[in-house]
Amino acid sequence: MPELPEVETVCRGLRKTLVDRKIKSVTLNRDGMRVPFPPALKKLAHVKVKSVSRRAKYVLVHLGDGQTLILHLGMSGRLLIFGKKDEYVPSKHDHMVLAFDDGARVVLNDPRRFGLAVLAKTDELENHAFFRALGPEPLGRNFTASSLAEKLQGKKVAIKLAIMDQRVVVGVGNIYASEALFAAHIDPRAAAGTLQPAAVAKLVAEIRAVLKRAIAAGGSSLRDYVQTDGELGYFQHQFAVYDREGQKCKGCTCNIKKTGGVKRITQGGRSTFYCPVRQAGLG
DNA sequence: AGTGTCGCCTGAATGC
DNA sequence: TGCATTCAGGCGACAC
Repeated sequence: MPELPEVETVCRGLRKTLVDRKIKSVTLNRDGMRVPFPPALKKLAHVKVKSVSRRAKYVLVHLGDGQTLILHLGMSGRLLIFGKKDEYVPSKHDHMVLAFDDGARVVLNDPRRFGLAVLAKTDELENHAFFRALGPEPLGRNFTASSLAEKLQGKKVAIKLAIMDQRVVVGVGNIYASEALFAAHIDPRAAAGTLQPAAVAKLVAEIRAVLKRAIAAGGSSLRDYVQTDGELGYFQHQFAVYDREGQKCKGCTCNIKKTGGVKRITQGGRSTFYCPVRQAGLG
């Protein structure tokens, strides 16, 4: 399940492999994913990759012809990078294969097909429907305590849902929302507008911290893999509350039999994990 | 506008 | 064993 750290890790892998390489061919194995593949994808032969960047959870491959290839991994997508020495064995759900002049390949594999691959003009990206309304990058300068407080002001929606709203801040998915709220000792059910300034500041710091730690974990696993995919790296072993219903939270000193351990609730149709002691003031 | 719910899609896990 | 059901989740669409 790619969230921002996984997408960032994938971008770094792509950058290392593809910058200044020329596309040799584009193979499409179906009509599209969440949206149809644009016919222009097939006309990218001989186009050079200028740079690779990331906005929210979108991978942006900037091309020499003034276009940008926009990729999204949805929930189950992976970008597999095969170096020139790696053998590519096609597998189920390989929807798009980019072959490069040096023999490298990039494969977009996505069983659930919630991801996408489209093209846009590079100089019009800012106004593209995907990006127009996006909030600040959580690791960027514009994501601050005061800017977040302003966005949360008057909101009745639960803080967990608010930080997953891409208009508020991008890149915080279900896993890291729970993890950041735990680290900040904030009740995920709290109305967003009721957070005190100190709590908002703490939340900003913890969102940054948990994402950075996850990127570092992904980065460390990247070194060992010729094939880069969107896996969580080793960070999944560091979860404090996510997917730990009934277990101790990280650093717990409670009597689990008394507290019941990490609680799981549903918010917006999705699982939220939190510690009833440290995040809801019980016990 | 703000808020809440649903569906897209497949595969793993679970239930009977 | 096998079939049905549930769940996972980013994000857009839709209803109120």
